Amino acid sequence: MPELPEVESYRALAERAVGRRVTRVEIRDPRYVRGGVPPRVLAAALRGSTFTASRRRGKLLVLDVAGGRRFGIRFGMTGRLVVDGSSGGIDALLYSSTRGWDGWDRFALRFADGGRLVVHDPRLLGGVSLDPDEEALGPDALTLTRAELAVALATSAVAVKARLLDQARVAGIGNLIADETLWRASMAPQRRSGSLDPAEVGRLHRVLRRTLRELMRRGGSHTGDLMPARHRGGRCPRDGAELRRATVGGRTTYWCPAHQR
DNA sequence: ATTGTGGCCTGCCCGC
DNA sequence: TGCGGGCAGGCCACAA
Repeated sequence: MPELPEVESYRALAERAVGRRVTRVEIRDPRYVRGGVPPRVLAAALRGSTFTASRRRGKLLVLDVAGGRRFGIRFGMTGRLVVDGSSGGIDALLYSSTRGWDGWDRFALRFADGGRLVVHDPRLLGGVSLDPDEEALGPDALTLTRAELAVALATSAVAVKARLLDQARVAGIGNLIADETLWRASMAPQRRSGSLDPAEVGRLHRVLRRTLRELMRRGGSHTGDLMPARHRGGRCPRDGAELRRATVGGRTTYWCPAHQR
């Protein structure tokens, strides 16, 4: 499912849209337009305009529009970006049907040169928006400094995993990467966020950065070492202990009781 | 303000 | 064979 690595791939893919003029806006499902802006307002803002840049903050993809407006795309869990027929190397998302039925194309832009940008999303968990509130997101996980992580985790009794998933504190971490990172960092997901000492924050920061880069290199958030064992009865790939399963931070969580403390 | 919960949405897989 | 229920999880509205 699209977490930071997938959205970064989509950002690179969306570079292909930069500099091209939009001639048509196809809103296949009005529910896909988020943020309270009427679909026709979004369409009017994009029609005839040209994109000037492709950016990413956390899991939010932003296309800057000449004139100052911004076009946002969130992929939810099953969203895919297709530009000129290419998915940019992301072929099959977990939990997303690999069949590309046209009915799941929720939103599309047609360019003056005939090309198209399509957002394909079977489950409608993503969405597009005009002028998304980027400031509501915390610092991006990929460039997060140790000091920023310390701030994000400090003074809270909430589970450290919940804090990592809170996009307002740190942007870009989803359920799979949170579990993978905590597993690699030998840290129990339900540890109180504010209880981490400076050395633990440093360790978590180092492991998070390394994990993100490694998953990007491997091809996505589902390529982690914990992933194959992340099911009922699964065993820790490191020490063979049976993994625990519980809800932490509102998400299904797997962790190793033997080495995560 | 902070934190937790339910709902959205569909496909898949399990057990009966 | 068909069907119901549980589950997957990003994000938002809403409640406490």
